[in-house]
Amino acid sequence: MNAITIKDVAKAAGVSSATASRVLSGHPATSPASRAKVEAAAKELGFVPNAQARSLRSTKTDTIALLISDVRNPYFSDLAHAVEQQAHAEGIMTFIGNANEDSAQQDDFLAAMLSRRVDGLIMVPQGLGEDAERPSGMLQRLIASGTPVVFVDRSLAGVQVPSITASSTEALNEAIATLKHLGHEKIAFIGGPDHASTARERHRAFDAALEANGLDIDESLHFAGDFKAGSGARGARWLLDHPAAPTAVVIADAPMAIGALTVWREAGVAIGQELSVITFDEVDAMLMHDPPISTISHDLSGMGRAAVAALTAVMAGQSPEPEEFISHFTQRESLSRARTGAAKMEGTPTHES
Amino acid sequence: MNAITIKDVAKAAGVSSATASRVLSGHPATSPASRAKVEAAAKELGFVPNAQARSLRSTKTDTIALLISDVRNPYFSDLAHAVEQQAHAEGIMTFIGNANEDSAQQDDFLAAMLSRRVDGLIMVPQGLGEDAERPSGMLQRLIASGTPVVFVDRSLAGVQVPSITASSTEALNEAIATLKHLGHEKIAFIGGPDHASTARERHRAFDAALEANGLDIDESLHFAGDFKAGSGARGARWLLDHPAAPTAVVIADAPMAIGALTVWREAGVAIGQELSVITFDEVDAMLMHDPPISTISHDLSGMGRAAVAALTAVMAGQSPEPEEFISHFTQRESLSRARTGAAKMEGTPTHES
DNA sequence: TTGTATGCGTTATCAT
DNA sequence: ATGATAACGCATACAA
Repeated sequence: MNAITIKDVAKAAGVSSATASRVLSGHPATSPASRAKVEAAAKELGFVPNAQARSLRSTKTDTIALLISDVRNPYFSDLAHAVEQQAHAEGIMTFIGNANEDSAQQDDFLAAMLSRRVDGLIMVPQGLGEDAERPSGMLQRLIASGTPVVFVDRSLAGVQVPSITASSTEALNEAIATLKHLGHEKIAFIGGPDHASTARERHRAFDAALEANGLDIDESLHFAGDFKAGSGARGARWLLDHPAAPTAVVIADAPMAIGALTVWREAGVAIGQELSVITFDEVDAMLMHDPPISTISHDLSGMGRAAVAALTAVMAGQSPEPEEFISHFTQRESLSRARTGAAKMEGTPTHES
Repeated sequence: MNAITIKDVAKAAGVSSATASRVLSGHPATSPASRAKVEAAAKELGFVPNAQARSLRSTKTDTIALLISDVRNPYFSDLAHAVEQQAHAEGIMTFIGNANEDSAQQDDFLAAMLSRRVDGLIMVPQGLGEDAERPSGMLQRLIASGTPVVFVDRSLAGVQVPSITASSTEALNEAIATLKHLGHEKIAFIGGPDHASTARERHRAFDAALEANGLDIDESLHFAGDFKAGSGARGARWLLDHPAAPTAVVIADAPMAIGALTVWREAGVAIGQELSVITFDEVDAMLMHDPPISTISHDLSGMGRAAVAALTAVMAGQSPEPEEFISHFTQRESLSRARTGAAKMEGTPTHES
């Protein structure tokens, strides 16, 4: 075990532990002479300061925690990467935790973080199962404890925490306008789970975009998924069986889109011809698909940077304004003109399940 | 800030801090009476033990760190998920760190971990840039310090650390045999960066499989990528321009495959007809592709579990044997009979770049 | 069973 | 500029 303490270094350097500490932690009041001796000794012995003891005394850890809801979702791993890179640039360590879309695991991580006295926390918040907007007791305590917290991607209605979120309104308006222009009127929506504020926001923005474009809102064209591939596959089958035979679909995240596109491939649906597809999250796989899928993308690295900036502001005692990023719509060949003409009135059965 | 210490709890409960400590850390020698009082007081005050101080005293943190080389690679995020779930089941917290395929960032994380006295570390090791197999000084110190370490996925030749790795030999033998059976003789390989032991292992196993199946080893059919999508795209273009016009290709990971398949789609290459494709890593996107791509997959959750098991063994003072997982080949419609006949002797130009 | 006292490794305070 | 010493929050050896 590593038993080399600052005392060992001090002894080897022939100075007091106080002087050694000052040298090693960059305190100005040190003579070049002792600085040289201490540094040499520390290097010689391979001294590594004990962060536990250090932060026990100085109540600073230079560490933040990042809690995401699903490591395996590329959306969040991109976000994690962005946060981690920005924090790294500012000399801050990031611990990444995975809530696994489970509020119990979220609480475990929060407890561990609180107990480990990280300087701050960036998290994708999660309400309790049924009561989507109510923060868990653990989360309440975390906030009450005064630990700097920033929400990213999602927010919790009643909770006063600076949040970095994304608005899909503009992008969806553009997307729906494009679809309408191509003659689509029956547009399905495969959405996320209600407990995620992003899922609700996307759903709301979708309805608003329909309305803004003079299309009817038809809740029977909405499928409630859970942001994971399996539910996307279920949504795809649901769409194929749908009596209204929608000609276009918007999918609320990439894993669901991949699940859905797999089902449609198996069913022989010609994407872009028979069915126009738009998905949230611009992942590489969407460009690999033939035809490439139109996407609504977020500025993940911007959001990551903003989250770190907001957190450092909170740590400095300020109250940063919530920030909202605008999503971006990119049209690709997965869209084409809807089949039109009189036949539509009969309800052309185009898809077989 | 959270200033509630065990003393506050003790005072509120009307006992000494020692008794409070015993109750809160589950020590047997406590009376039901004081247990009740202390627990009530702790809950009342919202007491959260300071892990820093606790582990400063007890030198145990119930925390391990997991260092992966790229959070955004689904292979590693799946692995992270597996490790994290297994550790969670054993009551151990996992901190995930991202080396970003950069040995300097790896060192930063190692230093932070060492200094923070985690109980153990599971890592995907990375040699220094040029000298792939030489561990960095930081890594050497980490190991020398006695901190329990386990390598997963990759290993470092000279370094004596228990490693959980995967063997592609069997899967590649099967894959190459299948290709040969379909008439393929010019099989290209888009490999990973030499600094990753997995990249070297896959390359070796590929060559061995060719040999075992009586095919020539032709190094000009090997393209050196870096496990990222961009290099896969470059590899795809390289293949299209290759004078030997290979009829099949094996790609060493999913991101490169996605990059490559995107280029081939743009170039109008009929996958499965003109070019047979096999890739490492069975990610959902490969099943979405039309036709679905044949894969060589690893038992990531098995490897994750094994890594945690090996680490707990090391922490218990044992020396677990290295473990090697067998990869699995799954044939899908991305393979078909090679174009045969006399025309081949002319070097049929099938691809245009 | 409980309380008192000490130490974990470091930094901050106060002298010098 | 440096050294002696207290203090951070907790767990434990020892005494009661």
